[in-house]
Amino acid sequence: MKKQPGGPTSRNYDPAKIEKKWQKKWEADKLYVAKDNSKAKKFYGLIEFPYPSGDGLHVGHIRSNTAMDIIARKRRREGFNVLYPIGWDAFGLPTENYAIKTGIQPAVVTKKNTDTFRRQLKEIGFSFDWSREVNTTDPKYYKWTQWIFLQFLKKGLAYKKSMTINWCPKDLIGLANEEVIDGKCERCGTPVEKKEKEQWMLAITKYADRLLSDLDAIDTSNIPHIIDSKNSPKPGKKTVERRTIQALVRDPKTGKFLGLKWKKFPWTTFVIGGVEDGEDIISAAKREVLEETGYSDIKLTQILGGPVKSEYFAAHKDENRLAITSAVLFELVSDSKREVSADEKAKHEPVWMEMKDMNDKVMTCSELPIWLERMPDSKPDFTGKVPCFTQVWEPGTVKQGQPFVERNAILAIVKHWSEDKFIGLKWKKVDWRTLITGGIEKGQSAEQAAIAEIIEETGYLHPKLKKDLGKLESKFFHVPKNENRYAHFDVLYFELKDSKRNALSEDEYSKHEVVWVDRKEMDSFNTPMAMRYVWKTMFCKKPIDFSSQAAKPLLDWTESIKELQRNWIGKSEGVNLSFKVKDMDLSFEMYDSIPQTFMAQTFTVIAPEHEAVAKLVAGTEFEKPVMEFVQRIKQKKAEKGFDHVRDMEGIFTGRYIDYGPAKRQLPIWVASYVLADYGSGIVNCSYHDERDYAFAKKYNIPLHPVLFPEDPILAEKVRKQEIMYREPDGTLEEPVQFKGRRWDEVRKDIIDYIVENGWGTRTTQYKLRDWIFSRQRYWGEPIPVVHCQNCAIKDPKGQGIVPVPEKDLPVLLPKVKNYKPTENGESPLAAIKKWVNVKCPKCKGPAKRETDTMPNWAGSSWYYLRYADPKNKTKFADLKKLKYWTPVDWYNGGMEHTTLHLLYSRFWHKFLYDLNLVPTIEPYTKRTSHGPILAEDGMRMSKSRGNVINPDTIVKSVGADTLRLYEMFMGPFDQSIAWDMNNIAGVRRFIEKVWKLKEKVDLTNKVIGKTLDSRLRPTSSLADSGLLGACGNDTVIDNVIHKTIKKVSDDIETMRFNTAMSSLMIVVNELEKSERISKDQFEIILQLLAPFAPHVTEELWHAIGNKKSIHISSWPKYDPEMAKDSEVKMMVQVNGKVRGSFMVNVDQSEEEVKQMALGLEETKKWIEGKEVKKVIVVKRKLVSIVI
RNA sequence: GCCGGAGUGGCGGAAUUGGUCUACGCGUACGACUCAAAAUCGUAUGGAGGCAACUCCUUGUGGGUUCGAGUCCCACCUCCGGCACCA
Repeated sequence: MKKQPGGPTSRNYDPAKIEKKWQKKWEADKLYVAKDNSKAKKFYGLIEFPYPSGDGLHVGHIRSNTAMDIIARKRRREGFNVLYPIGWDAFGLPTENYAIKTGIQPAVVTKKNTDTFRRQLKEIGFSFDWSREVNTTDPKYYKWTQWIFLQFLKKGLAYKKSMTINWCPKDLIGLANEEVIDGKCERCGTPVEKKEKEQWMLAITKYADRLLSDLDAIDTSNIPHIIDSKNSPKPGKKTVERRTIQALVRDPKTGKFLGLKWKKFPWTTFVIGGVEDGEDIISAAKREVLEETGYSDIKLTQILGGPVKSEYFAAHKDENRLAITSAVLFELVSDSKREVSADEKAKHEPVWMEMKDMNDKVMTCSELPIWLERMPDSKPDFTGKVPCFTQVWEPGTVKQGQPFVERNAILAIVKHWSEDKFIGLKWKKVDWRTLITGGIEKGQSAEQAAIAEIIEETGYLHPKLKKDLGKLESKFFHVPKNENRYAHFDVLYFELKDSKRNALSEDEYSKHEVVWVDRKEMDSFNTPMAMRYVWKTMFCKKPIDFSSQAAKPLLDWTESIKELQRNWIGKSEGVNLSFKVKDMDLSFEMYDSIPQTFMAQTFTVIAPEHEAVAKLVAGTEFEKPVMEFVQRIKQKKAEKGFDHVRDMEGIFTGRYIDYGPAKRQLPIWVASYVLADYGSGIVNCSYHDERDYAFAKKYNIPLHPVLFPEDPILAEKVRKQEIMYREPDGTLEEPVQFKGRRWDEVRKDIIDYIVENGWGTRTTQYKLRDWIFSRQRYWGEPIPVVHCQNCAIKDPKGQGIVPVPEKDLPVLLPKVKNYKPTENGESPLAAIKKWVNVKCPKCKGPAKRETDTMPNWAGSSWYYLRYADPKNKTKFADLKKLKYWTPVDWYNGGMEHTTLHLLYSRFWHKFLYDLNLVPTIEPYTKRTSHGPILAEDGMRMSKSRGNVINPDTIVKSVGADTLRLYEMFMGPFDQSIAWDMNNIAGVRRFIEKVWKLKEKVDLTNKVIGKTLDSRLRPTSSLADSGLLGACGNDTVIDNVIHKTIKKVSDDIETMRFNTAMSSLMIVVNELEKSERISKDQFEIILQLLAPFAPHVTEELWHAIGNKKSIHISSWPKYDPEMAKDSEVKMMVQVNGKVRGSFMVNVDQSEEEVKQMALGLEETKKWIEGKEVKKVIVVKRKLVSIVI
């Protein structure tokens, strides 16, 4: 190890002593224990619970744990009730392998390892709630893992299937597809073999669609909800939720809009359509315009608004729609059009019409006022269109299932007699802020009712009606009256003539407070969305920007993580075609996701593993060679290094497919490159596919190109069948109906064509396969079922699988002598006769236990739920507690888990959601990932390389705070980074600087800020002139401190811990130069640093006289006034080169600044004798002079 | 091959999103303290030229847009992740 600080002069700072001390104190005070029955806002921060390996804690664990620890500590101090739990993902191979080697029970090893991990984690001072510790190997925990499995079994989502599995001959274990990397075992790198085996499966593919589409789900709890008043939803009809767009296309020449005149229904709409998975609204809108009207040359003008939840009755589908819709405005650039599909033509025709004619003819008309208000340069007439708001999230949320009490009512905006202020009502018993509202009595006019209401509720006697603003519909929950209300509001605007006012009645006074709100504040004053709409759109005539408060995706994950999941699920949409084999009573379904080239298909290939191969050749001259071929290829595929391109082989079966669409017969070949488990394992081939092309060339199978490039030379080559060709911009020649169409755009129409002709049906395929859930191992959760011969006879499937009754859970892992799996691939459990042989729970006859265990992924798929209620004996977790704690607000983990673990646990979560056992559709709101820490040599840390850094050594030599700080400072959190001992010294020095700063703290809180580095100095000329010292205030230091509060607060949120620390270092460097520091200033620094270095800050916090823990002090507030600069440095550029700078007052005029720049010595030198062509002034930044 | 992300000093890395490139830290050099060393403190530190003031060059390469580009656009090179027989 290189030299390290910590010599005699820093003897005061003894991390070993203070860290231990505070860790004990925090634990005794239960500082980090999450409170279950709290009214406070919750924050659930989660890190992936570690696998307690024998090697002890890895420095990589510390990196992610510290990051989340910082966030958790900050949240606590922001007033959140924080859950930051920890546990052990303790089932797994290394422990079992260790047991095989040593004979020590895995449970014993696990106990030892978790003890070590626990000790190490505690020594680093993480603010985990240790009272909620879970362990997947604890029977009290895996009881529920088994229980969840039984629910899968009950719903038919867990099933047994014989299949070829990936077998690792070294670990003697079956591997999931996901655990095979490059044909090798993910753990040990041994080439994987294939083996036929009965396996437990979980039907994750049943959830593929939801796992995919929910990635793009919108958080609908926060968006305005509008009910169409012209086509209101019909009771009794089912409601279908969809993400949709409305595309408004305007022709600038005529000012008319593009509408769709529906053929079977009496309405005209804008172009409307659904948003597909992963599609953004602009491309969805463009696509719909093209598909529905054919107009291809349109240009985006703006996004008009959205999303808005809109409910209406969709007569064309005879269902209620809950559309989460946004509107996009386009401008027509040219008339160029494409052919519209027959399907669309049958539905509607495009028409150009005036906006006013759209009135009342538009199906989804209630959002219109919102869209139209945002339109540039047009004044749409929307009289008669009344928006209807339903309060779905604000205080006053409508209660489901309760009837609405309908009333005519008024809503009044009342202006001050002299100032630009308006009356607002602040309700006393509920968090509700509104305008003035009230009912209209019989025989009363709206104006009369409003005046009466104003006098009654505010006491002001002389309101004068200025304007009738229109009508508004609102559905809300009237809190004091405890009922759902449906109000038809007349919205009126009054001004007060004078300040004459009566005293309020007792009753009114107790209800709400009358406050004056200025124009700007009013934008956000009202709590109900409907009132905000009244204020902003009806009164101020400005559109509400719904997007700012609404368009939040449900999952706050980075696009790249979502993309990984999408790739993994691998959705493709195409057609399923069915074809008959010539001269045989046999048909095949085949899947085609690129049907554009269906006329080019000239042969068929079938996977060697396909069961129908034998049937095809049975009893023919081809039987012998084909079956031999199949055998050989199967073997070859199992060998390592099989290359599907190089080793492409095939054999003709002597059979043909009757290919109706092209009126051809396609020879059927068995081909090595065909996937047995995608689609149906048999597929028609064409010229326009690389593999098919290569295969056909190899075996001289005739080809028939139908797609050609524009370039005539290239096209000729394709015609001569010299090169494979398939590009998006190629054009089709066949079928003739589609001649000249581009490959990339014709797809949808071709599918329609195929479907219309009855050759096939629309189908969706996924790359995702069902999850192989069995492991033939000891150290995992036993699968809680029993096999009963007796029951098998009665079982229609003949399986005799009897679930262990829930009351008998958990099925405990028995103690074993030998942990080695058997050679025939059975779990070591199979050898324990006493355990295996049981009474059938159903028929009480003799039966055998299932000896397979669950994979590692099982216990980790739901652990975050158990943390909410870790001691529950009757449920995996109580729904009420889950309602409070879940979803996880922030989940940080490794990139390596962003596909599998995340996908699996989302699957389990959705399944539990369907059983109404968890309250949310997704488990993790926010997901981030950390980069790995590499060894000093830049390689992965591993025992064999001898480059492992042991955290214990670091804690011992420099302390836990330094270790934490170093890991946060080393570089960007999401990037991989190499360990560097040298840099630790710098961080330790920083802590010592803070430590020594204490000596300068003036506990009387009087201070003179003396020196400041010019880089930071916002008013450096002031300081330069010595004025700062003379006037004896510390505003300059406070300015820097407040900037730092903002910087550190923001950086923690975005996980830019390295820059947060560097800004803290800057302040500390500055304070160090001061002779004295005020207590306040020092406290803020400690408070900002506390989440990073909890021990040393706690020690100093107490040393300057605080009695309570720093970790429950409130997070420093950033004061923008304090951080404001009065002067800024302006740079002067001449022809783009920096030539000088000068200080300027922030509110100096542009012209003044310009003259100052031109008058500058450094500037004169460069512009002398030359003509100044242009001067650009960028406010608060620079002046650019062009000569 | 496809999809992401990134290339900035001797090193780890900053850069208010188009506005002083190299903050902060490490390392190095010199100085102070010391009998000496360590620690600590101070000064300097992108490159080239110059005694100096100062000048020119510089964010993987080449082009473009702009008063102004590390940042935007085009082409290329390199590296890192993920997927990869998915018809």
